[in-house]
Amino acid sequence: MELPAKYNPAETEDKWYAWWLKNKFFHSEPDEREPYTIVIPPPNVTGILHMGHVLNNTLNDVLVRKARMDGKNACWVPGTDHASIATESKVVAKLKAEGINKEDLTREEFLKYAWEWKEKHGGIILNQLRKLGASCDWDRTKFTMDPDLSEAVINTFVYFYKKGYIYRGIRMVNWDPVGHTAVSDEEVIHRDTVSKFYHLRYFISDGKGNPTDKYIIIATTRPETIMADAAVCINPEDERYHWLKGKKVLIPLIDKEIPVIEDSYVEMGFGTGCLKVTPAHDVNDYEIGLRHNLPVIDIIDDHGRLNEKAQILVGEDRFEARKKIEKMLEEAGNLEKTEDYTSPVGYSERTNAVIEPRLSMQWFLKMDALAKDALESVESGKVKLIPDKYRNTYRHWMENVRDWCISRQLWWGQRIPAYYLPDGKYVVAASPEEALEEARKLDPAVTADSLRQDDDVLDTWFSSWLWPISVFDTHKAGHPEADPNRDLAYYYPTNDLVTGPDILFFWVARMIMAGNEFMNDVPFHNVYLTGIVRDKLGRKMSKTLGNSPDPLELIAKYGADGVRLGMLLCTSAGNDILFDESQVEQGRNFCNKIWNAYRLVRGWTVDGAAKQPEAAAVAVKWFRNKLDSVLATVEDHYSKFRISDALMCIYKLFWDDFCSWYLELVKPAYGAGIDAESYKATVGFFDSLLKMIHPFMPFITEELWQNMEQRKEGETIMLQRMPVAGDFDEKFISEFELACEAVVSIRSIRQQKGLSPKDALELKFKGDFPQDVLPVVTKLANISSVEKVESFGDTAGVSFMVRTIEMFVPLTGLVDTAEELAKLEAALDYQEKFLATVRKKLSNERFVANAPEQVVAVERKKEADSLSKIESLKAAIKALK
RNA sequence: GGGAGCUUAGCUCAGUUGGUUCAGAGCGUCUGCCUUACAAGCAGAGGGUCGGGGGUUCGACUCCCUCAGCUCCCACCA
Repeated sequence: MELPAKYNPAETEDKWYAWWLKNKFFHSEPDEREPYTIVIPPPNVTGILHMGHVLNNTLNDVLVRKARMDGKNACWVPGTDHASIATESKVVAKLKAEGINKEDLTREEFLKYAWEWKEKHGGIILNQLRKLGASCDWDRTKFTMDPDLSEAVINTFVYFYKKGYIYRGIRMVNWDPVGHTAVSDEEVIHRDTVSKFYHLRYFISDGKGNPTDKYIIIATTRPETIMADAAVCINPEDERYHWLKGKKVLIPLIDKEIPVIEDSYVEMGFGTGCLKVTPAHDVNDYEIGLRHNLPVIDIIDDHGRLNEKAQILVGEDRFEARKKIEKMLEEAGNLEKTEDYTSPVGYSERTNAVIEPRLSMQWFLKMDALAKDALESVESGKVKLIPDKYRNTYRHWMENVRDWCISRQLWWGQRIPAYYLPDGKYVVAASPEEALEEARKLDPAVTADSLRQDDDVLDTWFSSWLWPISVFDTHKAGHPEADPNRDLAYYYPTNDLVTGPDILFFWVARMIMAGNEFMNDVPFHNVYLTGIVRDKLGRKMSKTLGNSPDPLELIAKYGADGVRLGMLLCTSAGNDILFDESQVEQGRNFCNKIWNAYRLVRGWTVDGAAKQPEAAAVAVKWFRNKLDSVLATVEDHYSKFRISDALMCIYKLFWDDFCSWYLELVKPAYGAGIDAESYKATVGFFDSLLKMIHPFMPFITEELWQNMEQRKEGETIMLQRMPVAGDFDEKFISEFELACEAVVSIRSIRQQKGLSPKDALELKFKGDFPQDVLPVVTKLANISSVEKVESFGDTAGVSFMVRTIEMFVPLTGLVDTAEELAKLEAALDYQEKFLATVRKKLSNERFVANAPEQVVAVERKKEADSLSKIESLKAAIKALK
């Protein structure tokens, strides 16, 4: 069957993926082999594939396929994350579009909708990963809200509660008024934001609640919160305001009297030196309030609107209220001035809403002990971060970590297993039954009906931090004393984790904590932190910019192998990836190159009688050595997670070495058959190359490998052993490359002189050109005769140097003597200057005395080579003249 | 405000302990080719005073200082 000139990925990819699945090649069960384990960073269950996933999962797949071919029992566990806040807000939005308000639903009704949404959209992303070629063990697919995984989360909560690590309390938390929930410190992104600094006049009270004509000026960015002011604060050292001590001032508009207090927290140099203290709506003010026993007046509700305690502007959104109150203050004569001001403002990572600092009752997990161990795991090298620079960031975070707010005012997620008695006391237990039992110890009158479970759910990361454990054994999390089951004992700790640096703390650090706590061992040994995929202008990919290509469209256009290659070509750990479609084009082109090389070899007919030509024999010997050399280099790159370097080595080996040099050398003359020996070697090389390429481009390699010969039933390239580097002869490789350099020089002369490659040339040389590689030159440079000579005589021609060997191509009628002379003289000039610098170095006594022997020897060799070149050049110039 | 990192060819990046012709790779560019696997290709060529300045050293892309620009992380100055 004739193969088309262009590779068509669409036809082959689905076919092979289905076949791999059917044969369960991705499935792993514990056995006597060494395991190699990766757990997927679980994408949001209702998410769709974006370029970041492509990068991440391609890298994962390369690692896992490589390990599989190295003979390890490779297991890549896939799954999805319930992503409480992200999913819940999507469901809320969808319901709203249908005219349904979440507030009007019961918890059960809402969850029914949420599960419907999950069933409909969940798993889309996993199907998309299949298109990419991801070799996940789909039989092990997990979801963070699977019943058993949820159970593990609940048990973990109970475990830490009993250990005294989990507590409940009123704290200032980061409130997301759009998501209607508290979020953790890590979910708040601070961005410099331009706002206004309002300078407000607070009039001094006459003591009876009436304004005097004296006032002070207070600078604030949040005038809408003045109604919640509990005091005005000055620095006790600030002489400008000593007269204020003990006085009271009136809040503008509502004329409420509040005291002037003193606290060294206030910076005299900042603003006006007067601070309005609003304990309910600012973390620092809350602290001051505690110190001075100030009342907490909360005037903002869950939605970020002013409530009735504000007295004015009730029901207005905080930002609307800000605009309106500015006008009101101005009209009332309380606005001194406004000025532009840039300050960091916290935004919710999920909803992008401006975070409102708010007091509320939340659950927290103590972090100090957990963080200490997790820091040690990285500092000791048990967990390696790649690239290493993240160690600093990690340390800094671990040393400054605050307690983790783990409760969320949401419904989608694992509900907190705390149960309240009618009197407000509570118990923590894994099930309502156990809770009732516990509760009865406190109050025997309690019934199942009077026991009320906490309404909040747990932070998503409180389930995903168990991922490397719970995907194998859901019992172990929360029960560190239990024996691990067979799978967990075999696969844990996993080997490598590939993920983005943005979730180093959210997820990676916390997995290390959970691993240490429940397994007494780290969850993985290497964390490869990818960069963030950006467009080629360096901008983040976003829907609004429209610069985020749809991976599936790319796959449809270029093939999954092409997309994978395009992504990997520009990937170095820790650096952001500037993605451009042209890279995918390069990937597709490489597929095509492989395809066509295969077409060439497949089209050959073996001539059993043919003797192996010298050039072919040299080529086979060279490529055997070259292959081993590159294999060694590639292995080294893999060991350092230099995936794109490994790929580039293989890319060049295939394209440049194999196609451009090797195949051209063994290629038989048109119409002739190839000798059996060269053919066998070539097919063997092709086989090795396909295996080397397979982790990067699984589809085309399987296609060609299957096509190469009749395979046994169920035989696949993905389970073949990766070739292992053997010894190689560096000297011979170098000699072969010398021949290649000669070929390039002669081709260049041809181009300059406008000679066709079809016209054979003669070649003469002086010196020691290795004889065994001469056939390379004669075949690829189309040389009719080679002659070693003492002198080139006086025939017209072009002379050139290949390393230290002088070569000459006789050319009658085509040589411009003056031009050649000029070239030679320029070369001579360069060489003489080069010699001068080398000699200057060598004549420096301190260099000769201090530099290592080898370095000096190299300089002497340079000197000798240079001298010989100069001599040759001079001779050539003389001959021309 | 604190910390980390980056700056090498037109673009994206390698350059591992200072010393092999170490100034590299891929892509792009230019020139010539539809050469019997591949124009999604073949062959050849050009291109950088390694961000600026200073220092250490026999020797600096590499180590130190400084300046400039960029990026990221952390952070409660209203």
